[in-house]
Amino acid sequence: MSITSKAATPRGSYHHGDLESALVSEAIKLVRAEGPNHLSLREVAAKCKVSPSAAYHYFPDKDSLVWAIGDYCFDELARIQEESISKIPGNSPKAAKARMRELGRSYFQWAKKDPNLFRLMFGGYCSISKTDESEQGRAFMTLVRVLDDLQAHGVISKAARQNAEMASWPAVHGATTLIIEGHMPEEAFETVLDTIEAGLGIK
Amino acid sequence: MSITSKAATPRGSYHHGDLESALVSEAIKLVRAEGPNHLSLREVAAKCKVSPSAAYHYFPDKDSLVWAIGDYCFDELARIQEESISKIPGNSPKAAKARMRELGRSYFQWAKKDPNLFRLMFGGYCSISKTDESEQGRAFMTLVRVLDDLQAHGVISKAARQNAEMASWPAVHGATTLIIEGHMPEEAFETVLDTIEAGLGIK
DNA sequence: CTTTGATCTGAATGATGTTCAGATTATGGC
DNA sequence: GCCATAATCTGAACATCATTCAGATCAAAG
Repeated sequence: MSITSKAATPRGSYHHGDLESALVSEAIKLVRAEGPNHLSLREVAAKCKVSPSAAYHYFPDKDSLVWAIGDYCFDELARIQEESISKIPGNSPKAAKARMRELGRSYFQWAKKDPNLFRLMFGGYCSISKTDESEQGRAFMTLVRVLDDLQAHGVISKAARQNAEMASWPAVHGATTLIIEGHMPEEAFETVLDTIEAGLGIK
Repeated sequence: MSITSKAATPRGSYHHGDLESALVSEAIKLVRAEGPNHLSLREVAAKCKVSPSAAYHYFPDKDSLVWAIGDYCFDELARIQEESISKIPGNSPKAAKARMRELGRSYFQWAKKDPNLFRLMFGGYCSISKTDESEQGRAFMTLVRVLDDLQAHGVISKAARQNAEMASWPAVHGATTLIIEGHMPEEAFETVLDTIEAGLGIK
C-alpha cells in the first residue's frame, strides 16, 4: 500500500519494476496539480513511460486508481495528525489543550497545502467502503485519544466528552472546506477553533 | 437566470424556444443522477433533442454550464432556507431558537436530498467569482438575519453574536458533508446542532 | 420578398476509458 | 543451462467525450 515501498527501479525497458506504486505516485501528482476531475489514466501511464493498458493489470478501472489515491491521502492525513500532536509533549492540561488545537490546525494546513487531494478525499470520488476501517479510522482515533486526554486532565467534563468528536470534527472539516473553496476568509479558522472550545466548555 | 422562465415550447423542429434553460435543466437532472464528474455535454444536448454544438451558442464551454448549475443550486438553497424559517413565525425567543435550528436542518436536508448537487456546489466545480455576490450571499444573509434576531431576543449575548456565522455555518456544513460522504452517522447531526447552541451560549 | 442576424446541424479533430490478442520478460522445474 | 509457464507490457481498436467551424435553417425587419 505504501507508495515508495518496493524498488522502483525502471530497469531495461519492458518491465517497470514497481508499476503499481509508480502509477499511484504519478496520479497523485496529477490530481494535486489539476484536480480530481481532470485526472487522466493515459497521462498517468505516459508519465510512467508505459502503455495505457498496462495500468489495467493493477487497477480494474480508473475509479480503482482514484480509490488508491484516497487510501494514500487518508493515510497521509493520519500521519500528519499524529506528527503534529507528537510535537507537543507534556502531561499538563495546558499541553492537552494545545494538542487539541494543533489537531485542528494540522487538518486545515494539510487541506490548504493540497486542496485538490482534500477534494478527492471528501468530494465523493472515493467510496468509503474501501478506506473506512484502516485509514480514516486512524485519524479519527487520534482525535479520540486527544479528547480522552482532555477529559483525563479535567479540561472538559464527562458530559462534554460525550460525542465531542461529533462536535469538533464537523466544525474543523466544515471550516476547512468553506475556506478552501473561497466561501470564508482564512482568518475565520481560529474563530471556529475558539467556538469549538467554548462549546466543549474549555476555559 | 431562472430555469423555467421563458416559454419552453419545443415548436416545429429547428428552433427550440428556450434552449439555454432547457440545457441547464437537463444538466441538473444528469448531475443529480450521475454526479458532477459524469456530466456529459453531448448527453445534455441529446436530452434536449439538439446537436451537441448547439450548446456552444449559450455556453462557451462545459465549465460554464457547470457554473450555471451552481448558480441555480445556490439560488435553490437560499430559497429553501428562507422557506424553512418562514414556516416558523412568531416573535418569541423560543421561535427565534427554533428558526436557528431549522436553518441547519434545512441545509442538511437539501444536501441529503441531492448529494450530487451539493458536491457540485462545494466540491471545487464552480468558481466562486461567478456566484458569490448574489446567490451565495443570499443564503448567508438569511443566517445573519436569524442570528441578529437571536441576539435581539436576548437568546445570545453580544459577544456570542460576534462571528456567530463563522461558528455555526462551518459546523452545519461540515456535519452535512461528513454524513453525506458516509464518514458519520446521520444521527450525529442533531448532536452537532446541540453543540452549536452550547457554543453560542444558548440555554 | 429579400436581406440580415440568430439559431442550429453535420462533420471533423484530438483526447479519453476500456478491451483484447499477442509480444516480451521473469521465474521455477529439470 | 534450458525450457515451459505465468506475469507483465504493447498495439491497435472501439465508443465516447469536448470543442471547432463551415454551412443550413429559420425569424423578423426593411
